[in-house]
Amino acid sequence: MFFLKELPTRAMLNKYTGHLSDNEKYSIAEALAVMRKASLLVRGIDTYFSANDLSQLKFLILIVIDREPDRDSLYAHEIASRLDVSRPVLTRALKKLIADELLISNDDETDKRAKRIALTKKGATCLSQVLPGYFDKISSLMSE
Amino acid sequence: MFFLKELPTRAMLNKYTGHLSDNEKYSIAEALAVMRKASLLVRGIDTYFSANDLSQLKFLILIVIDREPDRDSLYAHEIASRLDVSRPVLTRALKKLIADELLISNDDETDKRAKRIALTKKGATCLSQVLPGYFDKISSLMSE
DNA sequence: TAAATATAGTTATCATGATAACTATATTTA
DNA sequence: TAAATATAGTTATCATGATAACTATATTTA
Repeated sequence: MFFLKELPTRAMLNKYTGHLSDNEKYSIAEALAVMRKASLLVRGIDTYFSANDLSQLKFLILIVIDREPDRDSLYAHEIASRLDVSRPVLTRALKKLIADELLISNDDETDKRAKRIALTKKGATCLSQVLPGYFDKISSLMSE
Repeated sequence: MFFLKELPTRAMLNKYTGHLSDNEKYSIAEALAVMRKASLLVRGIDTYFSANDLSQLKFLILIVIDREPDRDSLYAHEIASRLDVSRPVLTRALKKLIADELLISNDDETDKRAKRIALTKKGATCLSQVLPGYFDKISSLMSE
């Protein structure tokens, strides 16, 4: 992520960005602040999840299946299209979630390549247990 | 980072955060947006750096040394204290930068444990070559 | 309809983040 | 001042991100 603890001052930034417009300077300062803030958020959230034997990615996989209207399973490639991670990373995360029995994978009848991924009862329970704490955690990280 | 392409709608969020105040809901929506934005920024920036045989971390190490007033070297632990990464990660990044001859490491006379890390001429040149593109890149990512 | 191309998913491998446990030296305390 | 503690940095190992190259199946095109 973005690891600089102390963001450059306005003066420092000016030294490096003399060639840019005020608008661009402003948006760069904002970008640095956004990256720094997000880094701290992501860290805090990952700490929360790892205490629950999850990760942000695993959680997002569960959420994406859960929030899909009118269906209770998604194809792996549909999950992939909703999340911005590479396919191998998704394959690995799904494997772990299946091994942990939070998800179940079923072959599709019409397309033999595809896999239907669904929440198990345990997965749904896990998600609902972890959700309130997730939002509380974010909320408390934001108010720091 | 944060990989959800489509952030939850207000309604969706409401479904999951019934127990929270409007203020908290708002800050959660903001947190998700910040994490998503930062993820895209960091990706774009990393792409820029890897085309230049650098990384965001390596770049920040160079910057932190360069921007230090009145000194042209920092101890490794001083770099560590300015950047929010673990020590082993810093050790490894410094090793690579030294191998690439962008940094030089000198033993300290009074404290035999410590290492003084300085930019080489090549390192200073590299930094000044890469800096304008860095800010241009951020600026263009921000306006997307 | 056979050959070419596209799609679904996996395996192998690498890069870069982390923690735990370590060596060596410096500093503090009993 | 010897023993205990703190500090500087490294090594070993793991987790999780990426890309390249792959198998198997489905779809399109010549």
